[in-house]
Amino acid sequence: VHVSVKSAAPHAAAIQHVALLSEAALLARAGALAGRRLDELCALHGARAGKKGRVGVTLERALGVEQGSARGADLPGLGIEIKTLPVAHGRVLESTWVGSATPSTLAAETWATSLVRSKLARVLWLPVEAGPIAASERRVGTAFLWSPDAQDEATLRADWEDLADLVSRALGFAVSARRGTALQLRPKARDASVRVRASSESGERVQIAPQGFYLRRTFTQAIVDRVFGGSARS
Amino acid sequence: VHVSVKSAAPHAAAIQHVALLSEAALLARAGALAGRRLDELCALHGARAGKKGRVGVTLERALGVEQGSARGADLPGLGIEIKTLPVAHGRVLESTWVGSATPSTLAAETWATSLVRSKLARVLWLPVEAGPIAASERRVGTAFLWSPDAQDEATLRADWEDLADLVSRALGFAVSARRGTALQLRPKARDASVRVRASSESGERVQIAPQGFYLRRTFTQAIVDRVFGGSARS
DNA sequence: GGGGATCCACTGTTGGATCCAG
DNA sequence: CTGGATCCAACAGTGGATCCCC
Repeated sequence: VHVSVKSAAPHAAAIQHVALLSEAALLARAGALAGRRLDELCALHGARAGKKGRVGVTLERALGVEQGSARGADLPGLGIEIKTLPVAHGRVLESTWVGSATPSTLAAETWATSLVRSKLARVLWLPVEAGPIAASERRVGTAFLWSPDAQDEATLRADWEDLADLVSRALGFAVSARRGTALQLRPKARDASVRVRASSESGERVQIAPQGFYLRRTFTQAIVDRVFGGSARS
Repeated sequence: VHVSVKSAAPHAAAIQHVALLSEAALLARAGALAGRRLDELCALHGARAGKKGRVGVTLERALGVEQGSARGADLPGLGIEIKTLPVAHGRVLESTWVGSATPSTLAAETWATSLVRSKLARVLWLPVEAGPIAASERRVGTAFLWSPDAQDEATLRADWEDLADLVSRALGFAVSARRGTALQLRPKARDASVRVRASSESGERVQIAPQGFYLRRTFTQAIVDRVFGGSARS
């Protein structure tokens, strides 16, 4: 056999992919990123700097996770979702993307079978410095694994059932981001003019603006506060 | 009002789009291309040279047709499909792409409502020099409008009904390009490893190699022979 | 000679998020 | 301070066909 050169990406030799890794090993790897700057990690793993979502992609690469392969959790064998969390002085600055909300998909789901539930069942949170700091200089914080407790789960479920019901009936256009305690519905597209085709309850084809589920800032803030005891932490 | 600079593509000022054009006017435009070389047309209309499908795209631009907008015919208002035909000394060299053949779509179609029928109902054929000539030096031939006669239609229908039946039952994988008199089924993908998801008759999800409908070379050869009386013509 | 494989550009969708006006 | 808007890259799909080995 011979080894093809094109598949030997710079980082591939250094990082073993984690599909078969244990939860503890993943957490250990994530812990090793604490204190590192994003530009260091870009350089180490051949990732490009960029705006917005590049941070998440860079950290996934740094953990050795293959991109874009799986539907559902980032780590198919493990059921763990990886999420960055922009934090400044212990304060979460932004809401967190969970997944898209399309009528046809939601009409076929229940909370128990939902993508939102399976994604949030176990999350590796990766705090990252945010705010007025230049993107390249931002440092990674202390990663932690989280699962919703009974109360979290009840809140998420209630929000999801309410929102999913409306979206599945193609009524999402009428829902503002004010709805929902922990989970909210927000636009998700290149710009406000984007429309996708969907079918309403009655089977008519309609054009809708794509929406997605987000976790409210206050919800993830509470998670951080519980883990770090409210102490300032970047 | 003001005019945005970015929408003023080089060719836009010179070529009026043909959505509202009559059939006669379209044919006149196409006739004006006869004898022109592809590199001339690329230069005139800001099209890039390239391989395979670039010829078709270039000629559509030269006719003022918007790309990729419509499902069905190239000219929504007119119901005319534009096809190039690679010809050398009166001989058609290649089969002609018609459209993709996917189980879900075909299961919902009859011959009367099929995309294949509507695309072939009226075609503007654009003969283009082919063979050992360098792509840039190839010249456009004499365009002509065509519709299937009763015999053509019967043959196409019989082939389509046979092939569409098999494909709609997710049995296309077992069909070779040898099947069909005028219409045949061939692979259509970046390479032989590509698979798409589909549902079989019984509702199971299966992975299939994408296939498409093609007109056999002999079928288009017969069309050319009828139009040009068998005389050599490029 | 033709059946199976492949090529290219463009566009739409998805998964990753942050930006910013009011 | 947050709801609505937007940013980016990668990937899949589509529409246009020709390449090339058996």
